[in-house]
Order: sequence, then structure tokens, then C-alpha cells
Amino acid sequence: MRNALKIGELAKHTGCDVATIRYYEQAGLLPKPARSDGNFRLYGDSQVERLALIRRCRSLDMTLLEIRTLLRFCDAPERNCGDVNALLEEHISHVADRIAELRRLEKELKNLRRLCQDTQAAKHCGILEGLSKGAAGSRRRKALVGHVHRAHAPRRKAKSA
Amino acid sequence: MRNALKIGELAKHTGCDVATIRYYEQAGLLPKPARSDGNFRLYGDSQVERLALIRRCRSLDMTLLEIRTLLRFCDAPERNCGDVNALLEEHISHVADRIAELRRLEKELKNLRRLCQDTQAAKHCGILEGLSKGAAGSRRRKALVGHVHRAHAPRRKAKSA
DNA sequence: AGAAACCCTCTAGTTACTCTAGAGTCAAGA
DNA sequence: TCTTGACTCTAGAGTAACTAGAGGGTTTCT
Ligand SMILES: [Zn+2]
Ligand SMILES: [Zn+2]
Ligand SMILES: [Zn+2]
Ligand SMILES: [Zn+2]
Repeated sequence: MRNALKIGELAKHTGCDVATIRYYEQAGLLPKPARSDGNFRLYGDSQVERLALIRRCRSLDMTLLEIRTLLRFCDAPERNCGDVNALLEEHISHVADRIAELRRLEKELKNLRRLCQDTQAAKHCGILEGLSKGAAGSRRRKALVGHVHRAHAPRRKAKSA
Repeated sequence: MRNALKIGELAKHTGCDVATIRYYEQAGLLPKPARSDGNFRLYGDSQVERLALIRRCRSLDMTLLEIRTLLRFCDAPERNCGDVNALLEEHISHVADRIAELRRLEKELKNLRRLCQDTQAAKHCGILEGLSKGAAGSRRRKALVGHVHRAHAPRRKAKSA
């Protein structure tokens, strides 16, 4: 294998964390790579490309499941790509749905915000009051919606220096 | 305690799952309720209201941490509500940021979609091609963004009937 | 009395990672 | 040569906000 990279080098090339690369491997998105004498992972160009594609899909907020499906097409270049197109369309509607929902929320939140202009005793705060007497029932919807916040607060410890 | 509800009744009143109520209790959002002789949880009106407020905040996509902060103001009605207003504003910007990000994604995804009009062999699919040669670097941003999909696929088993 | 419907605690699983611990490997500097 | 430091390895736990299940006890209906 010409041009073999260690995991840290692959990480630098793709902007992907080392631990994430190992995670993708065990999640079956990246095949098990070759190993050096000292048991270090060694990656070739095709893996670099594959990881780049994965990261690009992630940056488009696709799930690993969606990405796995796409990768199966990369691995079977003769297959008809109809499902690729469909998957993309579905994902676009995931995003569109979420935007619509968030716009609704945003409006509701801004209305709520208007209920308290000055700071005052909490018991008179219009916001807390507005939250208590919740207006819209807002039925549980089974749509594919996620949340607004970062998924898993990666509170990174400050390194020495 | 007049008007004591069992957990299932509280669930029905608030539209909140029983397991979720227990989860909120152990997460410290709901105080430990009274218990019946048979060790069943018993809730009064104030808990009903409190849970309703929690659910309303959740429907606005606040985190439990944000909600916990709000609840501390409900519990200390004399405190000045300035932080409530601030928290709400911050959360509004969480939502607004996410909307902006998703709109960007939507545009990118629609551009991608245009790259394949017909179905064909995967190796010629413009979408897969477009994904391979990822254009924008899209640096890892530490903003408070979540994902588009449901957080934890609750694939519910079909109940009999 | 027996069964259905409810409730209890505890545990594990979900997503897509991130962080840690405890160890091994490798290149360069003293 | 020895040592230091940067890098790598595995395995396991932790994150958010629940959901689902096992293996029991309780209440209620018939
Ligand atoms: Zn999607
Ligand atoms: Zn206020
Ligand atoms: Zn927020
Ligand atoms: Zn195509």
C-alpha cells in the first residue's frame, strides 16, 4: 500500500477526530484497515476518500444509517442509483420539516419573551406566568425532529499551557 | 392531600409518559412525591402544574438544564427574574442559530439533488460524485446545534389491536 | 378468587460520539 | 543507550432525554 497514513494523519487530512475514526470503523462505516508491525492502523487513499465522504454527509446532518446506505452504493457501482436519489429527497424533507417546526417555536418563544419587559419578582414575571398556563397542547409528534442544542456537550478539559 | 393522582392519572392529565415522569423525578425536576400504602406515587395539584410547565418548556425545545433553571425561579418567587428573561433570549438564539444552519444545509442539499436527474448506475450518479468531491470544508463549529432526526429512535412495538 | 390493569425498581438500549485509564510503540535528543 | 514525548492501542464509561423490558407487587373488576 503506497502512501499509508497513520490514524492521526488521516485525522488531520479529513478534519475528523481520531476517536471518531475508530468509532466509524467499529460502526461498520470504515472497513478494518491494515495494521503496521506495531499494530497501528494504516490507511490508503481510498479510505481517505471514504472518510471524507462520510464527514461531508455528516456535515449535511445525515444519520450514520443514511450514510451507510449511501456507502453501499459506492461499494456497488453497478447498482441503479434510484434509492440514492430517494434517500436524498427524504433527507431534504427531514431538514425542511425541522425548519418549519423551529420557525413555529421561534415565533412562540418570541411571543413569550414579550410578556416580561422589565426584571421584577419572579412571581410576577410574565414569562413564567405564560409558561404555566401553556396555551397550545402541542401533541406529541412522531416526526423526525431532533433538538436545537448540541447533542453531547463535549466539555473539553483545558490542556496544560 | 386533596385530589391525589396516581402516576398514570398524572400522565393522562399532562400527556406525559409514565416512565418520563419517573425520569424527571430522578433527574430532580419533580420532587419526590408522597406515597400510598402500597408504595404508589401520589401527586397533588402543584405537581400537575409543575409537570405541565416542564412539558411546555420541552415542547419549546429547551433542555432539562434550562428548565431546571426556570424552575428554580418558580421555587423562589421573590427572586428577580432578570435571568429568566436572559435564559429565554439565549434559547431563542439557540433556535434562530439552528434555523439559519438548517437553511444553509437545505440549500446545499437541493444543489446536490440537482446533480442526478435520472436513475442510472451508481458509478455515474451525480449525487455520489458530488458527495465525494466535497466542496465546502465546513469547519467543526462549536455552536449549539443539534440534529435533524429524532434523538433516540423509539421504534415502538405495535400493541395488539 | 382470579385476572386484568395498574404500579414498583432496576437495568439496558438508543445516537454519535467524547473522554478516560492503563498500556504499548516509535522517533529524536542527551 | 536511555529517556522523554508524541503517538497509538483496547476497553469501558459518560453524554441527553428518554424508551423498553424483566421480574416482581397492588388494586380493581368480575
Ligand atoms: Zn435524514
Ligand atoms: Zn421576567
Ligand atoms: Zn436553549
Ligand atoms: Zn443518482
